[in-house]
Amino acid sequence: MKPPVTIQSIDDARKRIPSRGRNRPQAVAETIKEWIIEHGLTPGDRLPQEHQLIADLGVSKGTVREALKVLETQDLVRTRTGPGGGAFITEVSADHATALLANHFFFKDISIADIYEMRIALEPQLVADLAPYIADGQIEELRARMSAYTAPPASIEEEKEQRVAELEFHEALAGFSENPLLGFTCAFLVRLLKELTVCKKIYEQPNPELRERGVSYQVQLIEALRARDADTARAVLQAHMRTAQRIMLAQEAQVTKGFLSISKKT
Amino acid sequence: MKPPVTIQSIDDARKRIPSRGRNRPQAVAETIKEWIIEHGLTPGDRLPQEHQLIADLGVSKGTVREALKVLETQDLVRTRTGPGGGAFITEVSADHATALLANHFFFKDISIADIYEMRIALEPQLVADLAPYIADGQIEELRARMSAYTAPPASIEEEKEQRVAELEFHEALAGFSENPLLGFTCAFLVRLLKELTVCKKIYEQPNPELRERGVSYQVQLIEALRARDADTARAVLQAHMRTAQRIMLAQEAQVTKGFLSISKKT
DNA sequence: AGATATTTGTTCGTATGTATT
DNA sequence: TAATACATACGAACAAATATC
Repeated sequence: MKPPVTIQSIDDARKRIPSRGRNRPQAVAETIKEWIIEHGLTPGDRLPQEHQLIADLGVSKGTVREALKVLETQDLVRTRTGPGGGAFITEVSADHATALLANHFFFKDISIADIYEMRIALEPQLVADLAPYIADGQIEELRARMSAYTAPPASIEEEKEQRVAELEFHEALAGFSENPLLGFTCAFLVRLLKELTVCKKIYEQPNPELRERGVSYQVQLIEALRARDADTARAVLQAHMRTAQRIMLAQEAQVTKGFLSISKKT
Repeated sequence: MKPPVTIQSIDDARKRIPSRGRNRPQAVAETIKEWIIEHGLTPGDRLPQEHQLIADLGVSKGTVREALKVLETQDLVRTRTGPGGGAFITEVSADHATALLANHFFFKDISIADIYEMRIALEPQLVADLAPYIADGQIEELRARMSAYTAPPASIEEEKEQRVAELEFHEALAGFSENPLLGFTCAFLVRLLKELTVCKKIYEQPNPELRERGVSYQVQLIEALRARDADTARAVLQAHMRTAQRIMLAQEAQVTKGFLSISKKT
């Protein structure tokens, strides 16, 4: 285990912390963050202990705790109790980043059209990139996921489960991308489709066409990936997304029409 | 001003908070968040006061403060002192969401190729959407921004300033989008280009070709937007992005070659 | 402009929970 | 099991900010 970091150039840092005013914890958090960067700390490294931070930064325990809570909320550190415990640098997980980003879009009302415009622009590109280097094991995983919804659903519950499974097919696809930005964005779009209330309502309605066409396209996609054929993969995904967009928009219109009377928007 | 929220069903909430164990502040934060959603609080609404939260939730002041700090870090609330003060719901700003998202990509090394792959897929679509309804005032803003780099730079400093101004042209463009997802993503990509260290090094080198071609494309874009011509706007942006990608990748190769010896990656 | 009341922000002492040895 | 080292939680007192009169 690496030794705890010894903090240098404390005086410079202390000057940046307001003497008694507002937002002291945030300022302390920023200071600690700068140290992390300056010292090139990487995930797994430990920060100085609480009492040491208190002494070095010249702030109280409560303030240090709030500052660490700020960093913890950003998923930059995690703390452990006990001997050898303390705050440890962590790599910000995609899940955490997704949750924080979703907050931003909570009050803006995202439409299904918005999401599909993005998917149409990105997912064909994603699979085209993937085709040349995708591993056989990854293709196998896609096949396995697909098998969860090749048979028609027997109930409303199964209907919903299949929709989610279909979305997770695309989430897995996104996870295979070598472009972190592209992969994250596509996965985020799928997560929005999984969680938006409008979508949840749609998933409660039977929709044989979407399922059948979806399966058909995905069979073609797997075929194209197996053949390492980027152009075909791209074309298949483009058609897939366009079809899904058309059907989802039609269903959105139906659902919102049925619920107009109890719309919460004033 | 709306009256402060009175908290109901406290007992249910209290049960979810661990009695003495770890992560009490997070649990309290989650509880408050659920209240916000359950009561349909919107930006501007006030949360109960600190002392009331302490009483209602049965936790200490420090714990409540840490919980509020968690929400504050997520940009969900902001607090004010004084009479009538307290914690107020806020709309999570794009800036804040951007900063939190950037944390996730900090340890993953994003390449210029990754960014431009996304820009090529998204920005042409963005301007095509924009063309039919963009306001004359917005076109005027673009023109004004462009004027900051129509003349060749006289120094390295001016070189960098012009690069940033050019990127902010695209940031403004993204801000005009009616698709929040598309707008946010494009703006985020531009912000990455502004802040990545590799890019900063590139901007220190003179690059007349990128500037001249950029201005030329942007003149064409403004022309197309003025004519409300979506197809031309899309085509121009596509060419613009492809050219920029080619030049940036070439410069990236040069810069990294020059700095290979002091690369920090082990 | 100044005094006052209200509410958050900061500190410190103390006690408790938890994991390592 | 006991001792130790660390974070976690609580409460009281005080400081700072701001709205109102």
